[in-house]
Amino acid sequence: MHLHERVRSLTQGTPRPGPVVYWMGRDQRVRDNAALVHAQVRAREARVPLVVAFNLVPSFLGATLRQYDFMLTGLEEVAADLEEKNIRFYLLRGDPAKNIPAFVREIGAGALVGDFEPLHIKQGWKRAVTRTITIPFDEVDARNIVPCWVASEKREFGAYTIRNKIHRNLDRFMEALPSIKKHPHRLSHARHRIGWQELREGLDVDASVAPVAWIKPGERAALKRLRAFVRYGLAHYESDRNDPAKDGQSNLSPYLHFGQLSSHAVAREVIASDAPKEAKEAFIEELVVRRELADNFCFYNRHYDVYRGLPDWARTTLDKHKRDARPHRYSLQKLEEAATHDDAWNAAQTEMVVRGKMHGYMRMYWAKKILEWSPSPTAAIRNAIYLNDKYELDGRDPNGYTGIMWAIGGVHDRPWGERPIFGKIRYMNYAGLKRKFDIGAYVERQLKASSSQSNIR
DNA sequence: ATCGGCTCGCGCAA
DNA sequence: TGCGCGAAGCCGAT
Repeated sequence: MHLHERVRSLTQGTPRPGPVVYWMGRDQRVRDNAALVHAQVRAREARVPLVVAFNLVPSFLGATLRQYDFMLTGLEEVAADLEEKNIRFYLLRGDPAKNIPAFVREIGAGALVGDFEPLHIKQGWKRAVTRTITIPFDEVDARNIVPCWVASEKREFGAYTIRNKIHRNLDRFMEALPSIKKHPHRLSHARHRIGWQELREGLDVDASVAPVAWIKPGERAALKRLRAFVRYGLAHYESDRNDPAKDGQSNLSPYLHFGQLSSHAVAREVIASDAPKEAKEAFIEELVVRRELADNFCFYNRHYDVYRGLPDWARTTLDKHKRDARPHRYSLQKLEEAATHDDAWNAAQTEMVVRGKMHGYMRMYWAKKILEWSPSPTAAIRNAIYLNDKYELDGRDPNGYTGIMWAIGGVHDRPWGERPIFGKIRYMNYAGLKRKFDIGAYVERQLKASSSQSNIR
């Protein structure tokens, strides 16, 4: 068991006798949650109650009702499951930098545990909390199979530089986590009632981006989809995943993003399945190497979502081409309306707006075209992130930032033949889509989906 | 259909 | 120090 390697101390503090508080962040689940396990271990050792607190912020990096609804429905399930384990769940609202220290004081907490998140806004919250509290505060990497700081101590250049570092640690960290046990010590405070429905209805967020009906939020729904994918989809994953005209992807990313599903659970099911070895390897590569590389990029590069964060060679070449003529130029509004001359691009944009999830291959094409049609790479990155974060269920994720930075800025990629606008950034064009896929079928499907209301709840 | 070139930085072997 | 190689690319030559 290597739980201690997943934990790093944000502040040693002075332990007190009170309950252990797990401040739940991006790992919104009860099963396979190393942060929750660590918190319970601490609480059992100290013979004190265990409490989970989630801090809901009134707005978060442009999140819309679609994403808030998905998250809150999942949290409602978490709260009920924790209750059965004798673990109290609190929902706080407002600024976590104020709320968490106040909450810790109010219930007389003895120690604080958080889950690891590389996004700067969340690291900022944790820094502020660390400065205010006096009790110990541990951070646990509950998302990555190989903890981010164990896999590598620096920003990796590409997948090939991190792959070995992950694989040589993989078996060790694949060991199953203990399950959460019924907690022996009960909190004496009065029960905290949460009006989930009122909460959802009272949110002051952009409600024009509606929840979607094709995917059900929550830990149980996530496990169900995982098992269906492993049974029916995994065998064809390698051959079908990159074809936008096929339904070859796992569709697990919304669950993984909100931590309703753990990489551990997914990897375990995939490894145990009898799918062909190649399919399993291809999937594990995506699930583990690529996702954990994205966390590495964001954790070790504070400019993970802006032009400055691109590699030197990429900025040099993009700078050289920044005054190149742009034969097609679209405003953010035209992009958002899917009103370009390119029907495949419009279909991808529509898929994202209607469904909350664009096909993975099209995400690359989509972002590269935004570079081609924008006044500058800076604007391209900004607008791609804006759209991604507004509509995708898995917006605001290290994967999303890294993917956009890969497509527009050559992150984790290599230089390719020089051409206008792109410079040496890898280029993609419509002819490639036509050559490789039945792109007409993809366009057709998105048109149909957008004209029906079946995807809107 | 398939192959090599495009071109930079990193890891690793030597 | 040199060599091999890299997320999905394109393009032209065969």
